[in-house]
Amino acid sequence: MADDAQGDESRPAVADPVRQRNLSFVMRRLHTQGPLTRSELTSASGLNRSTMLGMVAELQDLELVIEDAAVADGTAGRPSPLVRPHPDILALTVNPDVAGVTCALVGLNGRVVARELVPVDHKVTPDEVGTITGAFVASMAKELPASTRLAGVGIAAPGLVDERDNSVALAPYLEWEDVPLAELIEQATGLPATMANDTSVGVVAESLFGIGVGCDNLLYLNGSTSGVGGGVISDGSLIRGAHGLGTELGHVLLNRNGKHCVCGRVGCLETEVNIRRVWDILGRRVGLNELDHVYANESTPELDADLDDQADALAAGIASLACVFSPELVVLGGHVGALLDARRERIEAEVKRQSFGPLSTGVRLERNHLRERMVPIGAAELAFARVLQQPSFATLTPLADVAGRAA
Amino acid sequence: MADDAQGDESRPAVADPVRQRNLSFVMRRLHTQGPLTRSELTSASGLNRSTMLGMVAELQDLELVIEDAAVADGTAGRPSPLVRPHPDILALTVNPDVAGVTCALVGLNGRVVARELVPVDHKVTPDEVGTITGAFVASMAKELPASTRLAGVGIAAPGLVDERDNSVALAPYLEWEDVPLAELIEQATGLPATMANDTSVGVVAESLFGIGVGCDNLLYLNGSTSGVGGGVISDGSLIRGAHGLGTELGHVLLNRNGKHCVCGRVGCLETEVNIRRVWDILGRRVGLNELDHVYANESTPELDADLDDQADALAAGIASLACVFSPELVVLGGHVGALLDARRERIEAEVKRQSFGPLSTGVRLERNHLRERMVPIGAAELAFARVLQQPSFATLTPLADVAGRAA
DNA sequence: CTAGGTTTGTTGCGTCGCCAAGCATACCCA
DNA sequence: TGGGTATGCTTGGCGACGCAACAAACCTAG
Repeated sequence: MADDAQGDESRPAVADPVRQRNLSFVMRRLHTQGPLTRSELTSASGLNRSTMLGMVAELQDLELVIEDAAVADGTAGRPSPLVRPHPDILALTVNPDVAGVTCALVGLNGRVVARELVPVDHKVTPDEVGTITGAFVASMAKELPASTRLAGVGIAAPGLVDERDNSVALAPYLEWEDVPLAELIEQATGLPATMANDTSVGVVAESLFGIGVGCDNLLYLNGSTSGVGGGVISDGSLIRGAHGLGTELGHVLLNRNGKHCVCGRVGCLETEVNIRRVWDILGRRVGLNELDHVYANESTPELDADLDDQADALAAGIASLACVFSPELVVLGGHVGALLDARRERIEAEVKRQSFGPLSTGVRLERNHLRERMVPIGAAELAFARVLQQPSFATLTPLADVAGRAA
Repeated sequence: MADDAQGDESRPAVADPVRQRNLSFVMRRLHTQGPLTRSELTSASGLNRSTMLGMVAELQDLELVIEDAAVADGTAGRPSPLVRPHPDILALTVNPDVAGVTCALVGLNGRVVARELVPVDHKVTPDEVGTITGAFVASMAKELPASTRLAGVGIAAPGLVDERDNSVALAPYLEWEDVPLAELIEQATGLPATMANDTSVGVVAESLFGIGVGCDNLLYLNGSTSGVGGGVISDGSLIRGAHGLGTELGHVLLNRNGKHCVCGRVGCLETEVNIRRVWDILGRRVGLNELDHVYANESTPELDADLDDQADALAAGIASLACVFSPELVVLGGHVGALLDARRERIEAEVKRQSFGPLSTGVRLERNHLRERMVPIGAAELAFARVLQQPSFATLTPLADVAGRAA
């Protein structure tokens, strides 16, 4: 965009033009907070009424928002028309995982329009992901209105994602290595595709639309069959790390003299907080949906002791991570979330005991709120980024065109 | 500034006016990169030549920069005048610590004009800090030209700093608690004072002017007599944590079954990487300046074994932190820096061995470059923030005025 | 030493985006 | 039904930037 050689300091305004900035403000606000009156947008932005008039008109022309007739709300003064994100704008999201491929269509403001998990009984291949995605789009094109337009594709992958070229660097549980999945999906759909780690997009979703709303510093830990992952929102934005490789919070150290971890190291958090150990004790695999029920109703000395151990290990991990980030809020998902509900007092007490001074004494622990909508909503964020950042230059593709191409 | 109720999304341009943004770009560029020609500024900013002409003129009127006559540099074309940050603009920095109080005057572009450590043989009190600062300013006023102007005071404190009210929440080694030091210094000098943790400002300095130049993701670990501290630059900016309390990297967990730490917890990094253990083995206190010499020249089985242990512990800590941040660069200072030079191969091998996949295999380890200039330069950044962010509204106070008031 | 090429400084003008002011409109309440 | 109030809408002005044209200062080549 700019011919700026070194991309360090905040760019001058010309590379990030004033108008786009302000249109972006309006779109973001509508996206995160839902329908707002023009008057609310005006006071939130600090801009002049007349300026907001022009901006909303421009966004209407772009078919990015719709303005409803003003409705009296009981207060004095002329009512202000309600501006809402255009309901026809959707993002396609794709999330391959060990259980299969989840595709979804997500609207602005975190609205999940459709969501479908296609189970796959083997390690899914990239080509199969493309086929499943195409079929999903085709079936959706029949159900949804012809006015539906897609902003792009957001792909969430369970593994290390290289954000420079939108490829999967390494996804051990899919047995993928250096897979240019975004490119494949782009060719199949004709839409721009962006990829990120599944947990990373999840934490973004939770911070925008879930329990993390209004919280600028939060830590997320997710327990899945494949281990413990996580992500961090610091000062309102996601920690990406050096190569956009993201974070691997499941592999922080708990014990240098501990057990061997699948990652080849020793004493990682995920070796001590592990759903497989629970399965071994129970003698059966328990899905995440049943887990709350099991933790609440089944009790054997062995299970109780193990959950106590896992709770202590989790607390130790949280306390250690709190030294590094000092979050206001720690969000727990997957089996770690279930563990929180089963052992909340123990975990809270232990985190408090192991806190470093004021850093983590006040930390709140919560389960994630979005549950199965978390990853689709987060992945959609990737696709919406263009529309939200440069509304005037967003290119939206009719769903029918995408379906036609995929067929 | 703005009447914006919720301070989330990026503000609209009016709250961050275009002109200030661009003037800020120029000032920041000159600050971090030193003198530049107007033509270089033009192409770096992407702005028009005529615009840059006007901006540099405005900054000259504000006496924030000076423009030297153009000098031919051997290339074709009309030579461009050299723009440099005004040498008369200085920041006053104050850094109380166990050894005493260090005051300094620092110019833009990381130039340390004067630096003085006043030793104090007891725990220094806030009032003493004020007195020492006043005396320093008075003596400087005699030495420096009358044209010298101060941008403000930057205070670096060894402990938890509450950035909301610029007070020291807790500084165990000074035995301070809830000390409004910035307010005290403001009253003594009449200058605006800002405070932050000493290690936090240090890592900012190192990332702007030291080994971290050009690196957006770096981790800093500093070993001092009082323990191990650290800071993180992620995506180019400092991780501040929930209440601006900063990070306590010395207290990440190495071993849940390890030794007790002074912080009341167990198995922290700083219990296993500790200069006091070296002193015990040597039978004497060794200052940081001598440490390199000692590590290079003294060798007993006991010392060698202990340094090996400390190297391994440090490597484990780095590998664990790398899972959380995936830094490109890890910078080591204080006794941890000396340890790096003494055991570089061992540490690098161990970090590599304990790396999680691609996350930390490529990580570089380096000693800090700025050494004793690190904290003053970083603290000055706090004072320069106003000048760099809103150049037109910066208020600079003649040094003589400050000295007069302090007297 | 001079002419042509190149890069940058400088000036004047046009455009874009915002704000302020004033009037119009639509609500509430008495 | 009229006053109070908040917002919509329109017009005019201003600040900041880009563009284009010309001037100035350097280099190189002959």
